[in-house]
Amino acid sequence: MAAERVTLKVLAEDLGVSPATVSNAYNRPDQLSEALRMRILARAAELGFAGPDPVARGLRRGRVGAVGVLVDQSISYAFSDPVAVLVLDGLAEELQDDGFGLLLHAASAQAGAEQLVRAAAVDGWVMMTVPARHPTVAAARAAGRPLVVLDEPTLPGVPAVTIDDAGGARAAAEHLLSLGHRSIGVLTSPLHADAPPGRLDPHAPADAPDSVMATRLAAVTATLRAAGVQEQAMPVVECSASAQAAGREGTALLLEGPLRPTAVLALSDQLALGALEYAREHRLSVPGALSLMGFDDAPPGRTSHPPLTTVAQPIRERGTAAGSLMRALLRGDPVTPPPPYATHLVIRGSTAPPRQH
Amino acid sequence: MAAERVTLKVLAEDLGVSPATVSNAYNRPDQLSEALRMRILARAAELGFAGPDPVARGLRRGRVGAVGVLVDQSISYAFSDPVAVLVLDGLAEELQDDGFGLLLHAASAQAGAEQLVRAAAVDGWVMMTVPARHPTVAAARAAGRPLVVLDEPTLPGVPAVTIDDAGGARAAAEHLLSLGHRSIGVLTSPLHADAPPGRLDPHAPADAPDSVMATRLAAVTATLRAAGVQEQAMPVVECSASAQAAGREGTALLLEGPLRPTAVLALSDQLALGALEYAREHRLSVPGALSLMGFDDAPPGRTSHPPLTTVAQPIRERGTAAGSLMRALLRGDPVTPPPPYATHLVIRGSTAPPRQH
DNA sequence: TTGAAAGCGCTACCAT
DNA sequence: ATGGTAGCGCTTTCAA
Repeated sequence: MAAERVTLKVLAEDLGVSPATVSNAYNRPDQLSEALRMRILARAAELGFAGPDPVARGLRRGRVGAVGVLVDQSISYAFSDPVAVLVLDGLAEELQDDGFGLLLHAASAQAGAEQLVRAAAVDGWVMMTVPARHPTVAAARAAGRPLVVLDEPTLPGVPAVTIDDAGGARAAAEHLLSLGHRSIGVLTSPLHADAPPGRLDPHAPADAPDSVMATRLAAVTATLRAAGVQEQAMPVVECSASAQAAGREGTALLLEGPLRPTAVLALSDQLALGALEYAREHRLSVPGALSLMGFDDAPPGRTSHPPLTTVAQPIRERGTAAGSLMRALLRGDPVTPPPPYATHLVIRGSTAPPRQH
Repeated sequence: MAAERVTLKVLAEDLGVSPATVSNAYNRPDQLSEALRMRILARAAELGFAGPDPVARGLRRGRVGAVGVLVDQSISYAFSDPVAVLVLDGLAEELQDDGFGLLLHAASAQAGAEQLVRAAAVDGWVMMTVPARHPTVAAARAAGRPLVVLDEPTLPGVPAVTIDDAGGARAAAEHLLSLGHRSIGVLTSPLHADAPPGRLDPHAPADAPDSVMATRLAAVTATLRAAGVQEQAMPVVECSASAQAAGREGTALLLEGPLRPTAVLALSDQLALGALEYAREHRLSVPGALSLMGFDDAPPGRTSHPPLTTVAQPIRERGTAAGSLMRALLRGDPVTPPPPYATHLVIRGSTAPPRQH
């Protein structure tokens, strides 16, 4: 005969006390005598009872102690991005104080991703830069639980932790202009599902015009255009991913074209690092022969050679901000969505005036 | 009056059918007519019922659809390591086929980490390179649920997915010896809690002698010693973390000592990349002036300049292996722990014979 | 300080 | 094809 599973009730019977008392031994120590509590805990250890079952407790309390995190694409895709890792770290830290863990799910292209979201036992959802139309977004909303967004998507009534992407992008473009650059290549991560990487038609609308990258791109092109830069002197390449390798390939497309830009403005540091790699491979001195700008101020750009000039945003802090919004929501407190975080230009070693001919 | 929360039972009453039938509409479509099922689903959508509550279902079924993952230190520490990211990706992929998500918890130094583990609603635990004596390990074991280990700790009766660390380390040392190196610096990640980074006393025992790093180190030193390399010609530096920056600092300690090694053997690619950074900063040509070896064959080492000579292990595959062990355990199938995965030397551009004087 | 009892929301057995 | 119902394991109010 299989040994009976040890539950709180079994333990209570064994000890001849009520289940309520055992429960109190774990949850409200002040509700029973220290002696009895000790006796209960000791017997629990003997019988191998590890404490109240978290799921049953979750059902009863209406809280399981987990916050779902919806990341873009796949776990590895999300975590190959130093920015995402840092944001997540801040989020985890903030939530673990209240005893919440993070349950990861990817908004992947696979069918059924939304079922996983629907069936996940969580107390709330945080979406990190997920495309607005991905089916998991609807699934997470339908759960009827607290929701917090990081970056994207923009959802009515859902607090979002964002930054001033347009302002930052403008500052980046202005920095290059002020150095004297008039021919500037732009590197962006994917704006269109299934689009092959390559030169972007300046008039093709993005899939999601309010996405982070589309916003940055629009601000950059508008700024350059306002300064009199011609369309053909501001080629835009849509890279295949938001990753260093993709940035390297994109840079090739940018620099091996007819009109060679004197600067590359990458819409993320990852992409800029890829451009830096390209430059190193082709013995292009940075910033001598080519200026490079990033965006985000992610850690790898601070120790590259040269270190990246970039637009800084508070990364980890945004994670903690999302966490504290979620905590408030979970508590039932009213929340006011925070204003977009400010960004600021960080001038390091990867930009300089263009070389004179 | 607050609107009554829509549960399966409420929906059933509204429709005049039994809760069982509504449940079947979601879980066993073949148990009711298509027409009725459609009617139920339609009404559910109208009332905003997003499907059976995952927690209640979890209690009833004895399964919540989440596997806990215990990572070392902190979320960001774990995910700054490309190897961990890839392993996790494999794990997630394998598990999501069965509808499981990953619930992340860190074996952090903070008090209470074990409480979080104890209270986590999961169906099993995967520990990734967690120090054997960390309290969360005991907590996860006490949960009485399926357990799978990646790398460490070694626990009796618990299947572990490991690699042949000793064999790989030996191969690395032999490669350098065969090139003619006789003065080889070794870089390891922390072996002792709270030890300041620095030169390692060759006779100080590691905190955990069976840990991955201690095993690699022992194999390296034994191999070098067997080849007649003197103790002082094989300095070992214990870096402050398993990260690139720590590798850079460790390399400084190694090369700025009295006897300058002609090669650096790093026990992880991350550390080797840090050494490479040091070399670049100090204009030491690699492999001309200094040979560098890594371990793991993580992606960043494949695209560095020069690309790293390293010891390859199947990374993502180990994640899927751990996932499939967990699936089997969850199903109640018997599992046989897999033998350690083989490693193999990958010679790329960072090693060469020492320069002649 | 302790206990009795209701019920969180659901599923799976067993009936009809 | 549909329904009744017990009970998963726990917490919490209320009473003693």
